[in-house]
Amino acid sequence: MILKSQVEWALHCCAILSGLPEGRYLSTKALAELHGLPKEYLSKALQSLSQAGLVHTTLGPSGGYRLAKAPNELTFLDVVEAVEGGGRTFVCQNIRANNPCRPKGFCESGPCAVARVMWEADEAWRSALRKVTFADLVQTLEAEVDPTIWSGTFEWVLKRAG
Amino acid sequence: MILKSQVEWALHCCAILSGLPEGRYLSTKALAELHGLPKEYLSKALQSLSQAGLVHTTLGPSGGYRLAKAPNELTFLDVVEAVEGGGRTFVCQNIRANNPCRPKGFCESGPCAVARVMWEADEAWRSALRKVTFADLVQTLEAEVDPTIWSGTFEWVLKRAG
DNA sequence: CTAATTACGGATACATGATATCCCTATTTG
DNA sequence: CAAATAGGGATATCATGTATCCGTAATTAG
Repeated sequence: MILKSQVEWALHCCAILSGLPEGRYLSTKALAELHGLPKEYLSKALQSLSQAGLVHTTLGPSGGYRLAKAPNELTFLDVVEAVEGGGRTFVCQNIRANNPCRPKGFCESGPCAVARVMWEADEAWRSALRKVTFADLVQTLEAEVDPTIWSGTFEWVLKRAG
Repeated sequence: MILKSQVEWALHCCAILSGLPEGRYLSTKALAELHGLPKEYLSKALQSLSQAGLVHTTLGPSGGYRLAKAPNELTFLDVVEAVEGGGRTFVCQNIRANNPCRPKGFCESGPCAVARVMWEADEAWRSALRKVTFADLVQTLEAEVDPTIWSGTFEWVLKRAG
């Protein structure tokens, strides 16, 4: 059970977009080049963000993406679910219903106890991701990324942002 | 990102084995029939449990599986990791290293901040699964499963347990 | 107005992993 | 000895993730 690599891509792209000045846009091409990713395929991940309403887009030259909310309003969970989907990691096939000891047509009162435990774990996972915003991430990065690379990257981005 | 169905199977099988009297064994055939599952394929899941040391096996007629530990020592996490593997759901490809603004041969000081957040969420998930034992599960089931079905199932199982 | 650039979506191909089945072997029980 | 069992290898099938290509509509720069 491994998350799509698109999740990683989307997270890093949102980190970059979080540092973008108000009203400016960064293209798929720039984001792909910055992260060394296939442009066409990265585009799919960004489209997922767009469909989820997490980013805003414009067309034409100087077009691209910007965040739709402030970085402190955007959580890791938002991005992960936009790309990966909001479904649960544990799918209950209700195999208890196959128990030959059951009377025919017996109907369960509620969800299976096994599934409930698994779903609680899922919720713990989601809860952890919901607690971290991109404002938090930027703060962390600013503190630990080499200052030269940090400012160099920003320069690189701004040169390409429409 | 969805867990294998084998995880669900293994969890339900361990639930049954948790109710098995000391020293008795239940075969793949019985477990498959009880849950309406393909015997040969379920066998693979049970083999994973065996390789992880969670269950003990014997061969021959009246052979099969029993838990290797007491139910209150066996956690959901044990079973999930035995079947699904203990790896992380988020794999860091370290795409930050592709940043063209980096000096050549630059070496990161530590793991990526994005990955650390994702790994913390993974740990929250694991932690939630580690907190629940099969003694807990049996207690829940005993309280909420229809008493007729509950005892009927036990009878069914004991009739087949070697 | 024209040409270039962009997001977006559809179609397709490929690789990988999950699902499932079959068969053979060694071991144990009756 | 005969039957039943776990275990493991080989194989087939299907779903999904990964990746590329192309066409369309919209927007901007010149």
